[in-house]
Amino acid sequence: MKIGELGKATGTPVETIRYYEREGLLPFPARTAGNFRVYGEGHAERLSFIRRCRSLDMTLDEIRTLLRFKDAPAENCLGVNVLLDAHIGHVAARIRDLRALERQLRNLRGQCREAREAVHCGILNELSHLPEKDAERPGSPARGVHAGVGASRSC
Amino acid sequence: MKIGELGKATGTPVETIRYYEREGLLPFPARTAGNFRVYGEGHAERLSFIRRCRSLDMTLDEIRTLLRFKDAPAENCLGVNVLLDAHIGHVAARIRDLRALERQLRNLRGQCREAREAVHCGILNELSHLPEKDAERPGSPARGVHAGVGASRSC
DNA sequence: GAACAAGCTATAGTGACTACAGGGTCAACA
DNA sequence: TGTTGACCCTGTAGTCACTATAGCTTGTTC
Repeated sequence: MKIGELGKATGTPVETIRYYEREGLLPFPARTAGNFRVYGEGHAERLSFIRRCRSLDMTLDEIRTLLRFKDAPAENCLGVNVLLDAHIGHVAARIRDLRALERQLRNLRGQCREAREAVHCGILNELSHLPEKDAERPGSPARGVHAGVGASRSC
Repeated sequence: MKIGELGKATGTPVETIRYYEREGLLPFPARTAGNFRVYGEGHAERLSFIRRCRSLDMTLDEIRTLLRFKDAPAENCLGVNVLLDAHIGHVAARIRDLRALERQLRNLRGQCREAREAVHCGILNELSHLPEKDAERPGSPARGVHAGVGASRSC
């Protein structure tokens, strides 16, 4: 199967498949005479595993670790449990952070009930004059699901 | 005040201050004869505003919008309210996504109660063989607080 | 005058892709 | 046989909000 078929079979853009290959998550496939990649069932299964882990928001590094366990079936799987527990902890912490953030934002939103001149807007004034107090310092913003709040945006 | 003092006064690394200047969030400051940046109270206030917004996890683009309102005090502030409502909506949606993710992860974790050979690990098996079903497709992972789950990590 | 802190510019790296540019391969059809 | 068009290839740059480094200059203190 060629890369486009593999992409369709697993719901993965072809650029992403090539990216996983570069990152060492997928083994180098065979090539046709014309230099096209050729994949088998093993590749499809491995890619599905990766995508399933990504849908659970694991990092590529975490997935690399899980793949090592998959590639060593006789080994003890304790590390898998440990990794997953840590991942769950990160997600839970992130939810707590975001809930605190939501409370702060709703409180701020309450400062301006109706539209008026910007100079009298309760929101802008609060953002201008209140101390940052217990808000987490943006100098070291916690990022990503694993830790905090700030992150890259696509929207 | 020089850049280091401004950084201390606002809890901002100096590289970040220079970055905000490049991004057009902070106006170009005056310079000493030796080419050092010199800041006044206005700069400190503006930077504090920016940092407060960042601690509420707004993007630099959102902050740019708010700064435009601050710079036009006579304008109607409706746009501020709209922006904040949208931001709150993004955060709330992200919390919902993460809670669903946490449920999925805890369910997965339940598949392997004790450590054993990786080949019999319920977690690895579930990740290998179950359909991705209703999990959000990683082909278009929602990123950042504003939308979803995947994000850059610093940990 | 020498040491040292703090400043300067420019550039590259982070994570996990995504989006080109500029080409090559291959099957189908006129 | 020629050509269209879908697909494939490599390589590079862009995303976001910083962060870190290299290699230099300025300013203060001893």
